[in-house]
Amino acid sequence: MEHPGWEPRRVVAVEPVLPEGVTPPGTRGRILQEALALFAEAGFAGTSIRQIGSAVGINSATLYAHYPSKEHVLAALVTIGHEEMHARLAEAVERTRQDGPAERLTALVRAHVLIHTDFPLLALVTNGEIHALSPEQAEPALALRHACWQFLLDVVEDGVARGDFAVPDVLLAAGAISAMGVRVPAWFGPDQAFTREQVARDYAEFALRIVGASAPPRS
Amino acid sequence: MEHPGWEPRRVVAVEPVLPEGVTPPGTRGRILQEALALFAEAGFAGTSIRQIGSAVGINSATLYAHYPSKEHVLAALVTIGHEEMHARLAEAVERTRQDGPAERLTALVRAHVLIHTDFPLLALVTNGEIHALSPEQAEPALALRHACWQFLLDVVEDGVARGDFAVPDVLLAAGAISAMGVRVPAWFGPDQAFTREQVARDYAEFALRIVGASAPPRS
DNA sequence: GTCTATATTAGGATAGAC
DNA sequence: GTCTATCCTAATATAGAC
Repeated sequence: MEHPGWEPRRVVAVEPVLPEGVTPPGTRGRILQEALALFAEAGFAGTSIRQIGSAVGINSATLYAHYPSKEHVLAALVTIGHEEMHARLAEAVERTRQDGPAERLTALVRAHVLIHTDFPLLALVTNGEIHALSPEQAEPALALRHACWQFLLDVVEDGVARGDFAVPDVLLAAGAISAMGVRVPAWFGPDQAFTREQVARDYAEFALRIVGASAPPRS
Repeated sequence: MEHPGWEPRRVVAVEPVLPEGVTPPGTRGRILQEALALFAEAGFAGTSIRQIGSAVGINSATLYAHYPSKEHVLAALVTIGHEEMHARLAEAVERTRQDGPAERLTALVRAHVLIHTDFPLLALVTNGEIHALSPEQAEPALALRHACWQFLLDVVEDGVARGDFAVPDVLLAAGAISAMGVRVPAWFGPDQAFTREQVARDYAEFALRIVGASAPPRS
């Protein structure tokens, strides 16, 4: 019961893309990029400092001139991922502040899906390897994560309060909507038939259907 | 944009439950149970053979009297997980073979959700750590996985062909439905407000809404 | 089946030269 | 900033006694 185009690798995407503007210049940035690709494929614990160095083209010891430990490399990636996610969702919330629940939910789900299509490796590492961080290193990211979850919850709750949405349970509905986007990196990639726009449009439609705000024609 | 009750651990559940009847007796079974708990928490690469032995209460060397390698322990778990998943879904498919698409989809989603509520650790390891296996070790499980995916695809396609379902895209709809269940172990656990029945019922309803077969009352 | 002891390799991280 | 060399620990796995 897996996803379209699933294959026996952890990720489909290949290019370790990071958001523009936030990647540090020079070797520091290249370390992040190569670590991202390796962490996404084999996990944090399954990746050695020597592998990262060799992928970057430097000696493993040189890495410590840029980051004090392997964990700090992961922490940098997790921070970037959560900040980009929060920034995009906050923008969607802000842009549709005056609109109704259905428009706001659409914008939020679209943003959520698109960050997973645009940065699949980063999303995977951000969500899946944060547990490898110490509580202190993870805490700021967890705060952003909670804020993102609250964005979604607020919209669904408001839609229900206004009578625009009808769900058996708000938390379960929001969890289902979130799950759709979170799983996107497991199957979305260059060798597959869908465009990012298509996925964003259809998943936004599914979200509306989940909350009972879109009734497609019945036969 | 995470799930209800999410916390900074990889899993919420504690008890490393395995399906009845398939767990080998004695030390072999205890090794599987403890390895399951450890793999779920820290991943395959993040768990050492010494940790497993110490959790079981045996010396790490003794483990090799039962399994030839750490990878074989994981392979046993991945096999159990996929076989249980396939068995439950096949039972749901078989039981509703004479029914319409909506009933069949309901039964399938219910079974999919319930296996994730009943064996959250096993589902997590089965889905998330299979990539750590060699292709030969992973192949039988991948075949079962594909069969499970086909169960879902068949129902959705049949529903569309009969005009009972209306979706913008069959693969994206099936992927969304599958994603809901796959994420359940990330938040479902003993310290949370929902029963397994509640989640199964509501997620089956969401699946029907996704395929356009359930239109809730609008205000 | 289980232990102690150990071989062997790999891993994270540091020291110090250039 | 980058290298070579190295320390130290922990990892998988095996040998052989009981």
